[in-house]
Amino acid sequence: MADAGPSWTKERVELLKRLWSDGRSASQIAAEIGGVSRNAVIGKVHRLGLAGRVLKSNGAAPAVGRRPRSEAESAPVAETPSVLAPAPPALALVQAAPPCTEVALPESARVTIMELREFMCRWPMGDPSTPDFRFCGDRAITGLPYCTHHSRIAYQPAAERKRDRKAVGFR
DNA sequence: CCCTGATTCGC
DNA sequence: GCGAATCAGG
Repeated sequence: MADAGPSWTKERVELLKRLWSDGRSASQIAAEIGGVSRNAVIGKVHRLGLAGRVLKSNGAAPAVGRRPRSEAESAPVAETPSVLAPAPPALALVQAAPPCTEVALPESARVTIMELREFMCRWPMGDPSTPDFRFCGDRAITGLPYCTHHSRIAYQPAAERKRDRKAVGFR
């Protein structure tokens, strides 16, 4: 009479309810309960009618998560290219790059778009149309797309920007 | 890339 | 009822 597996027993469901209402994420709950995946937790939460809890500031989607499984529902809607465009005020100037040596990049950090992470500086370096185009990749300020150095350049006051425009080098 | 929850559907 | 696969968004 071996148990067929730790299904959703009373205890597990109660623990699930407690952790979920406590604000724990599905993956955390799954790891804590053990034996279940995060999808299992979410699925159970929905079946229990606990979904749509009050969230504060997590990365959860509000209520738009449905996906058309049948082709009858899927419409030939043009997909958004989901382009990540830093488009800093300096991007236009990058194309009109000054005659500085292109290899004058700081060896501190240069990353490709795939290597870019959320905490990395998105300051463009080099020609975007060139394969050797990189981003700064240095430690970005939390909540900002740039590191401290490039944040100063990007968020200069208009007056100051005008004054130091030619002094700005794109390294 | 990481992460989050939402939904569908075969089992 | 269950949950992997998938989808949608941050």
